[in-house]
Formats: sequence, C-alpha cells, structure tokens
Amino acid sequence: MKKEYFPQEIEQKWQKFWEENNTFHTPDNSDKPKYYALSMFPYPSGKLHMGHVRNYTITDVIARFKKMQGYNVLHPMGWDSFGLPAENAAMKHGANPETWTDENIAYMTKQLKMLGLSYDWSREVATCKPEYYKWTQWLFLQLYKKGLAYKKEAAVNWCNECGTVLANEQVIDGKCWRCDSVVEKKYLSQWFLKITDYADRLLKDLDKLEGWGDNVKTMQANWIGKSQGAILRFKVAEKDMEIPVYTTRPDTAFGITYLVVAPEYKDIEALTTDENKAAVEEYRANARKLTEIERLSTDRIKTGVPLGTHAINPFTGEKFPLWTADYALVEYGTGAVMAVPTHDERDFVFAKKYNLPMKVVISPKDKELNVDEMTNAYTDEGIMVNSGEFNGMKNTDAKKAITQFAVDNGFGEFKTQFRLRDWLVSRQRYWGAPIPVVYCDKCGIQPVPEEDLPVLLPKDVDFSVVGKSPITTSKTFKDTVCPVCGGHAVRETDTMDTFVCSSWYYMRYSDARNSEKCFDKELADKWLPVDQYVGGIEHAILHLLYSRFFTKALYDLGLVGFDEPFKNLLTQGMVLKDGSKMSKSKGNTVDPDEIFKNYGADTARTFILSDSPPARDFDWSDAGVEGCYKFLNRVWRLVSTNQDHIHFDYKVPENRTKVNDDLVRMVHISIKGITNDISNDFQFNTVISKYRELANAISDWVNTSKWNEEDENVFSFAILTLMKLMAPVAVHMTEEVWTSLGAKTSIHDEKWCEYDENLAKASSITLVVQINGKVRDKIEVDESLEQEELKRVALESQKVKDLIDGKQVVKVIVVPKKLVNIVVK
RNA sequence: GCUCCAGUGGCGGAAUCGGUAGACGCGUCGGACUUAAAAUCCGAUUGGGCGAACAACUCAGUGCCAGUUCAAGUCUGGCCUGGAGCACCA
Repeated sequence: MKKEYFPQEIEQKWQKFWEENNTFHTPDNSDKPKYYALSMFPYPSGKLHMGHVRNYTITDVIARFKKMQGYNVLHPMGWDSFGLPAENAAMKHGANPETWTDENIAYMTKQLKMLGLSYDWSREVATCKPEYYKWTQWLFLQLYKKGLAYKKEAAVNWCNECGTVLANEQVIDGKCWRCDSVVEKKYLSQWFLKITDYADRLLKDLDKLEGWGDNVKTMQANWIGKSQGAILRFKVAEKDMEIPVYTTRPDTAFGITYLVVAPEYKDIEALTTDENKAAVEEYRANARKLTEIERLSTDRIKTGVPLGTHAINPFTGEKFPLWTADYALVEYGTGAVMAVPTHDERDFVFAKKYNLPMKVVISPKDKELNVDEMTNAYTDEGIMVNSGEFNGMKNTDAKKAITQFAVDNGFGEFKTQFRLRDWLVSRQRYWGAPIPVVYCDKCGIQPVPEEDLPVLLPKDVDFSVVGKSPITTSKTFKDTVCPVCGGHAVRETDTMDTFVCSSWYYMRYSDARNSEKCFDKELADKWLPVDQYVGGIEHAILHLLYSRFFTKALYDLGLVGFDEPFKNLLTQGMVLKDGSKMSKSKGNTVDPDEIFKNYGADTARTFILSDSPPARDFDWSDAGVEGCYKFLNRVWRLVSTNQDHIHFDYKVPENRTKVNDDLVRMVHISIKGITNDISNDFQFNTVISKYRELANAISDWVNTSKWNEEDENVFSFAILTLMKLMAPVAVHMTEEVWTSLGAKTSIHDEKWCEYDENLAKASSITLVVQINGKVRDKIEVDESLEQEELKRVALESQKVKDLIDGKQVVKVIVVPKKLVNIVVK
C-alpha cells in the first residue's frame, strides 16, 4: 500500500467497485434477522446540503454496523420529488418540472454515491414517477371508499404566494411553512383526509413508541390536543332554538352569566334581533378582515357585541344574554362558549370590559371570594358554592356529577374533544399526484376506476399562468367520461399534498418494483416497521403524524399487519455554522462537494459524527474537518509504515509481556466501549473519540516495539481490529487498507468484533481513598482485592495516616474495585 | 400561560449504577525536525493560594438557592437563563 493517504483516488475506486459488484443489494430472503434503517428521503432541490450529509451518514453507519452484527439490513433511498419548487423553477426558467426534477435527482444521486452510502439502489423510488403515484392514487381511492377521504366546503388556509391551500400543519405562526407569507382564510370546497377519526389512537399509541424521544411525542400529543369535558345545550329564550356548548368546566355551570358564539357561527343571523343586526353585521365584517395572526394574538383586547337574544341556564332557569366575540373559534368545539367570568381568565377580562355580571361558584378552601374585589379569575380547585344541590362538593368531583345531571335531564352529554383537524390534502398546483376522481353532471363525484390508474399529469400545460393551477390550462386533461353513466365528466384538477406521497414511501421500499400492487403484504410485513428512522425534528408533527395515520388506516384496510410505522426514531439536530443555521441568505453554507474534493468523503463522514451527539445541533468548523483529516492520515501512516508486521493469520499469545498485555486489553476495552456507544443511542461522537484513543495507544506501543513474533501478533490483532471498528465510518479507507494487506474479501462483509469481558477490565485499578468525601490518595491495587483488603490498604496509606491522626474513624465505606471513603470526626 | 429539552474550561463536548469532574478533539502557548516554511512529532493548557522556578501541597469549581447522602455534574424541591413546540382550544 502507498505510504501516503490519497482519499479521492481510493474513494472513486471503491465506489465504482461497490456499484459494479452490487455490494449493497439486500435480498428479501435471508436466514439472518432483518433490520430496516431509513433516512427521511430528500426533496430533490438540486444539491445536497450538510444537513443531508449528517442525516445520511448517521443512518449509513447504523446500517453498516447492523450488517456487521449479522443482520440482513434494508437501507434504501428515494426522492420526495413532487412539490412546488419544481413548478416555480419551470415558471422562472421555462423548463419542465419533470426535467428539472430528473436533473436534480441525477446530480444528487451522484453526490450520495460520493459520500459512500450503502444504499440498495434497486429499490429506489421517486414519488413523481407514474409507477409510484399510481399507487398513491390507488391508496387515496381505498381511503375514499372507506369514507376517510371526503370533499367539503370549509374555511381553509390560503397562501397567495404559492397559489394554493395549505393544511393546518403547514401554517406556522399564521404563515406559510414554505414561503413565509401570511396565510389568508378562504371558503373553498376541498378534499380532506379524516385523520380526526384516528385522533384517539394516534394519541394513545404514542405510549407504544418507546424508541421515540419525549420531545416528539409531546409535540404530537399537544398537536392532537385531547380534552375531556361536556356538551351542554342551552335553550334560546326568544326562539325555538338550542345552542350546544363544549366546556371542560361543567362544574362552573351555575356561574354562567353570558354566552358567546363565534362571528362565523352558523345560526348567528337567526339569533340576532333586528335592533342589533347592524352592529352584529359590522362586527362580523371586521372579524373577517383580520388576518389569522391578528385574530389569534393572545394580547389583543377582547371585543364583542350583544346579539339581543338570551339563553336559559337549564340548571338555574336564569336568563343570560348572547354575545358574539372573536375569541370564540368557530372550528373548535361547537363554536359557542359558555362564559363564567369568575372562573375563566378570558371571560373575566371580557366581562370587566363590558360590565357583565359575575357570580362565584367555586370557593378556595381558605378564604371567601368577593366578586367586587376580584382582580382576576379564580381557576384553581375549590369547593362548590351557589350551585344548588352540588354545594359543598369538591369542584373536581362536581364536573362529573353536573354532567351526569345534564345527561339524565336530556340537555347534555360527556364529550371528548380534540384540537386536531382533518388533513386538507388538495392543492391547486400542477406538480403533484392528481386526485383520481371525476365530476359527472348526473352522477356527481365518482372515483376513477382502479384499472384506469394512474391518472397521468398532462404535458400540454402553460406554466406561465397566474391565479390558477397550470394543470387547468391543459386541453386534454379536464374532459373525460363518467365511469358510471358514460356521459360527460370533468376531472378533478387539484393534486395531492406531497405529504400524502411521503406518507407511505417507506412501505414501497419493501417491494419497490411491484407493478401489480402498491406492495406485497407479506414483504411489507417482513420488513416493517422501520427499525430505525432518522431525520430532522422539523417533521415532528407533519410527516411523522401523517405517516402514523396512514399506517393505521392501511392496517384497518388489511393492507399491512402493523399499525405503527417507525419503531425507533432519531431526530438529528441542525448543522450550524458559527452558531447559526446554515442558509444561503446568510452566506454561511458549506458545500459538500468542496469537502469531498479537498478531504474526501471519509473525512466528511468522520467529522460530521465527531463533535456532537446526533440529536444535538452540530457546529461546523473548518478546523474540526482538518483535525479529522489529520486523524485519518495518522491512522493510514500507522498502517503503511508498519505493514510488513501485519498478518491476517495472527494468534494473540496467551502469555504476554506487560506492554503487550496492556495493548491487548486496550483493544478489548475499545471494542466494548464502541459497541456500547453505538448500541446506546448512537453516540458516534464518543465512538470517534475511542477510535482516537485506540490509535494513540497503538502508536505509543509501536515506539517501544521490538517486532518479535509476539509483537507482530499483538500488533496485527490491534490494527485489524481498529480497521473493523472504523469500517462503518471510514468506509473507503478501511476497505483500501484491508485489501492492500492481502484480504480477499471486503471489510464490509466482516463480522463485528467481539470482546472478552475479562480482558475489557483493567488488570489493576486505581483505588481512590477519600476522607469525608474528599479525595486524599490514589493507590494502585490488584483488581482482585476483596473489600476488607481494600479497607486495610487504604488505612495503611501514609497520607491517610497523617490526615486522620488524632481523629476518630466513624465509618469506612468500601466500593468494590473503586473507592474507600473514611469518615472521621 | 402550558409542555418538552438543555445549561460542565477559551470552544465542541466526555463522565453505564450517585463514587477520581473536564476523556477525546479544536484553539492557544512552548519545544523538536528544517536554511526556511508546510507537514509531522513531543510537551503544557479549569481558576485561585503558597513557591524565583520545577515539583509537591492546598482551596474553590459542573446556571442559582436549599435538601437527601459517607459521597451529588448525576437524585429531590424551588428558582434563573436559553432553545423548541402548543396556545383567546372554552
């Protein structure tokens, strides 16, 4: 082997070899247990960024480690290739979204290969290909038939910049997740997936996901937002109408002094008297004008107007006024709120402003509340007062009792409410999977028959149109025939949210080339759930929630035999530069191509794993890259200058010199430590440290070596083990070393190293002697010493004798193999 | 406001169970090699005290305040700071 390390040369050579030899092909049939390692597939934006490099390196090391441990590892890659950027590029450069996407995929594929990732490319998928989106459409139809896909008119989020509607999950702080422009509300007829049917299961099954971080689980739980409460129905005094209200505080029902409906409440006009009509209309018009951000701002001053009518409290028979106010949200609960100013902060503020009456119904244990002296609502627990037969109860008990009373008397029921809304999936854009339905004048909405799938995207479109989807400009797409009556029908021109496409791609990998089915159930059940999923925290709700929903729906449809898609989830931190997120606008990006060119992929891989644990943010530093490059060079030289002393048929001698014994011990300690670090939350940063420690130890040893037979055996063992330990990370370098030394097979087909528990322990230990918990002496002792002997050794120490002289030993605590603490007075 | 996570040298970070705080690296400083530079190698590097200096010794130290314990970076309670998510959700 060459004296110096030339990464680029080595890396090209092995990448070509692996490709030609199909090294990373995963057979479906194998005696080995399966392991499915998966990175979140990328959007083909043009070039890899460092976040990708980090993500895919982490998963690749896991996949390679598991393979060496004897698993049949599935490690596929694909493209989340539908989406708006392709369309925008088409408009800007006059290109076709398909061409633009294909070119990007080709370039990024090249980059992935340059990173030395062990993908089974025969399973590659791209969501924009008809052979893939045919099945996205097919799955949509299955959901439709089950009643899980439906169309309805609703107030939806509209992004003017993107020219399309958005799902709730895609609105961040009232702005579009993609372009950051302010989202408006529009009333449109749109397609939804009924994710709310699964709210309870999506929440409950979070408990099953032991391999997920609490942060992601809590985020999902918050998003689903379950609350337990009651529906109470109030009769309107002036009309024959009822207003149902959702409340989590039925215990405060005797304290209601007014009732609020949202400005968009469906019956609001009927509930308004003629005298109040003008004021209410004006208020509603103003509310419509507000942006979502203004409307939802918590520090906005609360406003409202009375409707003029009244409702009756079924518990007390009291009449109280009806108001409309925009702090009531039409989408949540029933769109109407019972107001109890004394025990709800918002109601309190509102009542003060409009001088509405207040009534205390829950009293704290130690004092009495006086309405006139209250400066804010009392929302803690207490004892029921002014509440008829419920007086004296604890309010927590009264919740149930009062609801039960309402149930028994026919004006209420127990109710569980979720914050989660249905998933709006239609998009008024071209570059997505067409929603496979047609509209017949006679037969209404009709699904496209399965045998007619895929509904292909038309090619004859004009991308320069403004204000409507380019797909509507096609002359060939829209008109079709009704599958039921054969008459004229019009195709749906909306396409699906790209998150629909990405909600099942990980299943398709199990059977990626199947042209008869979305995937074979047996194969899907064999490979899934994904054993280790790795990706960014930004998908904590979006992609991960949608995928869980899809999996459960497909489970109910009998298409798969598992109901959670991802067993273990690793959310990797961001890649920062100088403490802030890498971005083009800040100009602090690092181009992976440059790193490959200057240092090689092995350095890039080593560095991106080295400085921080995977879940934490990673600060890119040029000096750090340099350091890893130097390390790989040092290892290379360590091997190349001593290659004559390395033999594959080494035998570690039983009786060794002290120096050799220390090195053998160090190797075992390293195997143990590295294996544990990877197995335990993939702590690759400490793995890299341990490579260095072992390499340093070998280096030091070489300086003292006499190169007799024993030395050569021990050295061979140490070096070859180091190579295997480094193989998942420095994939090219270790392969080159391995074969240069004469190996006939790939290092990536080697078995992971085993360690000897006895040898992974130090032969002697440093006994720490403490007096009153402070370290006073350190004594080298034999590892085998018993507690009594350790105590004796500690007490015989001259330093200890000096320090405890004249004092009384109260107690001696001995921690075997570690420490003795002498307590003195 | 609620929920989750984090806080350790100049920096990134280490420290299975509560048991030697600062592994490993970066940076910095010093040295070797060299005509010189690069590369490489060796050494020092938490702060303070006592030393002319080396060594030795010693005190303090893991965001703050308490507590539990023979012993706390680690456990408990209460805060502070930063990050993330949710939020007029009734």
